[in-house]
Amino acid sequence: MSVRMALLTLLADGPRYGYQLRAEFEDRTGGAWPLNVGQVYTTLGRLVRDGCVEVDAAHGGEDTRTYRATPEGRAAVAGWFATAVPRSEVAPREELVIKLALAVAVPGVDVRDVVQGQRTETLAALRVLTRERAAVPAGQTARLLVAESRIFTVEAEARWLDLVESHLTAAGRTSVPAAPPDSTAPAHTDDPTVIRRRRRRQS
Amino acid sequence: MSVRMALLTLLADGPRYGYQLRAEFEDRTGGAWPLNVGQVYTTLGRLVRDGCVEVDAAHGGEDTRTYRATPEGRAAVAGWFATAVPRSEVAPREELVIKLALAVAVPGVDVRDVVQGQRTETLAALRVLTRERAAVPAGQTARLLVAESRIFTVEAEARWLDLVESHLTAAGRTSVPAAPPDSTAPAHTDDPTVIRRRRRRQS
DNA sequence: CGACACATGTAACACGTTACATGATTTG
DNA sequence: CAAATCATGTAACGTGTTACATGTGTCG
Repeated sequence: MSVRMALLTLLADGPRYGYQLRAEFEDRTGGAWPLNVGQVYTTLGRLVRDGCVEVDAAHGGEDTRTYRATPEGRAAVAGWFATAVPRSEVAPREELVIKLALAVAVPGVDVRDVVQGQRTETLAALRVLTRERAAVPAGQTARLLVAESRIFTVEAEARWLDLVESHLTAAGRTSVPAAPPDSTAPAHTDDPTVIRRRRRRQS
Repeated sequence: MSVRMALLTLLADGPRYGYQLRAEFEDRTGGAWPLNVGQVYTTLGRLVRDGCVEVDAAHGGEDTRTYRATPEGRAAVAGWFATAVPRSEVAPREELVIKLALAVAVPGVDVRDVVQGQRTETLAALRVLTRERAAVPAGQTARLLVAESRIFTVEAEARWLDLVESHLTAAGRTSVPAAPPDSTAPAHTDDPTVIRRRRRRQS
């Protein structure tokens, strides 16, 4: 949804062609998100199909096609900016959260090790991002916002990792020795959360 | 990647069948991520194709197929937990960040309005999430971690929104009146960031 | 001339989501 | 019996990614 609406936003500002859309998207967001050209054209195709964008092939010669937003497209942009990004919905499937949720829930994983390794990566990223933000030229608001957003996110991740670790010490659990690494063993037959397998059908 | 590795993690712990995988994934992550059954089977198909999982059809009767992790699959799980989620890579394409980066970069968008609307949504979500965390039963560590992760993320978003607004006041800009809403106007021909369109091919 | 950037796409794949099809079993 | 649940999938679609194909313009 993001790329689609971003391209449509640019087209609502004025007609553009494919390559230009990529360049402008990257430039206006500070080069934070490199955009593949192929995706521009596939996205444009869907926007045209959905009636949000029109093509004007004659305008730029035989080898450049100019795209412009339709009234429907401009309405979609206005609606996009007028509507907040929903946050009360289902949690996004963040790989790190799933990873740690599983790490504490299945045996044989050294949760403390996982947290330690991730913290190293996260703090390193934080240093890089802080340097990058300092290097943003004055006046480039969009670029600054993107940089600061990432810093806030990664900072929050670091503090969350601390909290995860505190939960581990509180529970006194660092690693479950786990059952023998026999993958043929039945899966948690003593666990009440497991669904009862239904009886075999008799022939 | 998340669902794939999550299912593989469960299968590395012991053989399971499709429906059971969904139930266990949802249960062990506290029901935060409802998982579609269809996705379980398509993901299992890819895991089998990639040699990470084997099928044992005979074990459960004609109508249940048991899946088990191969040694390669178990190695993949170990590698997954041993490797941190990369954070120094490209920024994830967060819809809200793209939205605000574009809002400050294209004319005709009332950035303050967008920030205000989003803050309302974000703070409302924060209240809901705080209540949800308080309702997590003691001992359910995985569920607690997921809840707290979301709280930290949304908190960071709220603080970022404040920062965005402070940038706006600092620049003294609240809304660019924007050019007339004439979508046929050439796009930013006076803007140095725009790529020069190359000359028309002669016949 | 050759390399590179501009400019247009298409194709193939991964992942996620929703909906549908097909049965068997359990339960009210 | 009828409905819900268990259990297996397939099909179609949206979005994103990478790679490929094709041709023009510019510049050293």
